[in-house]
Order: sequence, then structure tokens, then C-alpha cells
Amino acid sequence: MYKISDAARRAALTVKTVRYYADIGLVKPAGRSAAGYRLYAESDIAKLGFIGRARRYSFSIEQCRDLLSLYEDDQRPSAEVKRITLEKIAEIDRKLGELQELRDELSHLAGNCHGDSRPDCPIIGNLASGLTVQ
Amino acid sequence: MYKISDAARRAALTVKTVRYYADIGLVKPAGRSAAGYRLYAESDIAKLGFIGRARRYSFSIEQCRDLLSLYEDDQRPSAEVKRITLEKIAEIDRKLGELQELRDELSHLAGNCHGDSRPDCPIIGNLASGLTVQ
DNA sequence: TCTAACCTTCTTTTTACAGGAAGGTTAGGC
DNA sequence: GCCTAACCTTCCTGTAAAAAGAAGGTTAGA
Repeated sequence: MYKISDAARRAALTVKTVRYYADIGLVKPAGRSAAGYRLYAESDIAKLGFIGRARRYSFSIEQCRDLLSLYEDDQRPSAEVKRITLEKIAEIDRKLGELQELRDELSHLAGNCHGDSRPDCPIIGNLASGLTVQ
Repeated sequence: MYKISDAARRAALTVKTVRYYADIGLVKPAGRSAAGYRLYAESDIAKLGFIGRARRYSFSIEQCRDLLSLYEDDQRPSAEVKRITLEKIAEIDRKLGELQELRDELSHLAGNCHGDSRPDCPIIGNLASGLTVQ
């Protein structure tokens, strides 16, 4: 059984985060010491690591909760997991498209900005008017 | 002079957002009616639109505040604006890279998941072990 | 005059923690 | 056996950028 800082280190999370997950009932410690310290079992560490990776994959806490219940269920239907994952991929694709568009616009604007002290900066002009710089 | 809902509509923002911007002192209405209604001048609408576009360009409120002060200053040095913009582009590039990586990993995992009721789902397996599926 | 559609301020909620205060516990060194 | 540093606890506040809602005042049109 591991104390919270060991559990956090082994799961590559912060102590604050692990405590938070316990508070919201996402991963509760297997037990408590006589002094009230949270004690984590090996399987808890695995769950924390699981959550950590899913979070890094930008799954929300609620999605992590769903995934965790599937993970804990030996009879888990992989169709559900796949569905959530495909949904997440679609979401990432949307975000990629938006970001790419934004990047293009900004770099176009920056390319037309002299970068000196003249007051006619197309970045400002564009933001003010909503027009695209030619 | 426009009431808040007209101002919001013309700037393509919500009433809540416009009120919020007034509260934090980002764009204060030119005046108030006898009844206390916020009244926005044409120039306020321009500023709100400016902020709206900058926000959609993922500038933070604080960056918007900086940009706005540059926008309001006729003697604005465009070098500063260009610097902020280039910084923002670099940030977007980092985010694009991360998202692309994430997308590849997830789509790889989903591609190896049968999506039926068999319990051996590689997505779950990967999240549980932290290993990459071959 | 009535009513729908406005408007006001104030408070709470959201997400996923981080930071800090006040105080108890433990491990190692002397 | 004591000291101190490094743990641990709970509780409270703060973050970004609004959204949502409550309670109540205003206005425009029929």
C-alpha cells in the first residue's frame, strides 16, 4: 500500500490531482492508515495511471469515469469504448481544422505587418474591421 | 446609441458576454439611459467586434486588453502587435503538433478495436498498460 | 392597460485542479 | 527521548470566461 505521494509519483500525477480524484469519487484509496493517510493499492495505481493517460488524450473527467467503469468491467463491451474513442477523434479533427484556419489567418496577417513603428498595422486593421487583408 | 442586445448582435457576441466585458472594464458602455440601461456608441461596437474576433483567434482576454490599448492608441507600435501575433502562431503550431500526435494514436487504437462484445479491446488495454499497440 | 420582451444586479455553476493555511504524523539523526 | 524536516490531513479560496438563473424594474406595441 502506497501513501499519496508515492501513488502520485508512480501514476505520474500530482498529489493534488490524486486527492481531487479521491474527493470526486473517481479513484478512491483502498484504505486509510491509523492516522487517516490515504493508502493506495497496486490496482489503484493502475487506475490512476489509466486516468492520467486518458486525460492526456484529452478525455474529460466524465468520459474517464465512463472508460474506467468499462475498464473495471470484465464483460466490457468494446463497441462502447470504440464509440467514445471515435467521437473523440472527430472532436480532435474539428479542433485541428479550426486551429489550422486560425494559424493561416494569423500568419497571413503577420506577413503583411511591417513590424516597425508605422501605425498602419494590418493585424490591428483586420481585427478592427473584420475584413481580410489582401 | 445601442442597447445591450443590439450591441451584442452587431458585434456577434452574447448579451452575457458584453455585460461581462463591461464588468471587467474591457469595453465599458459610452453611457447609461435614465433607467440604467447600458448604451453603446458606434465606436464601442467596433471595439466589441475587435475583441470578438481576437477571442476567436484564441487571444486571451488579457491579450485582448493589450491589443485593444494598442488599437486605441494612434501611435501604436506595430512591432509589438506583430510580436504578440508571432508568439500566438508559435503556440498554435505547438498545439497543432500535439493534437495531431494524439489523433494518430487514438485512430491507431480505434483501428485495432473490433468494436464488438469481445473483452479484448486494445484501447482499454493501451490505457491500462500505457503501452502502444503493435 | 396589459403583456411580452426587454433590462438591471447579484449569486451560483462550470472544469480540473492549484495554492495556501492550520495543524497532526512520521522518519531519521543526535 | 527529542528535534526537525518532510510528510499528511481538511478546509477555503482562486483560476478563465463566461453561462444560467433569480428577483425585480422598464419599455414598446396592441
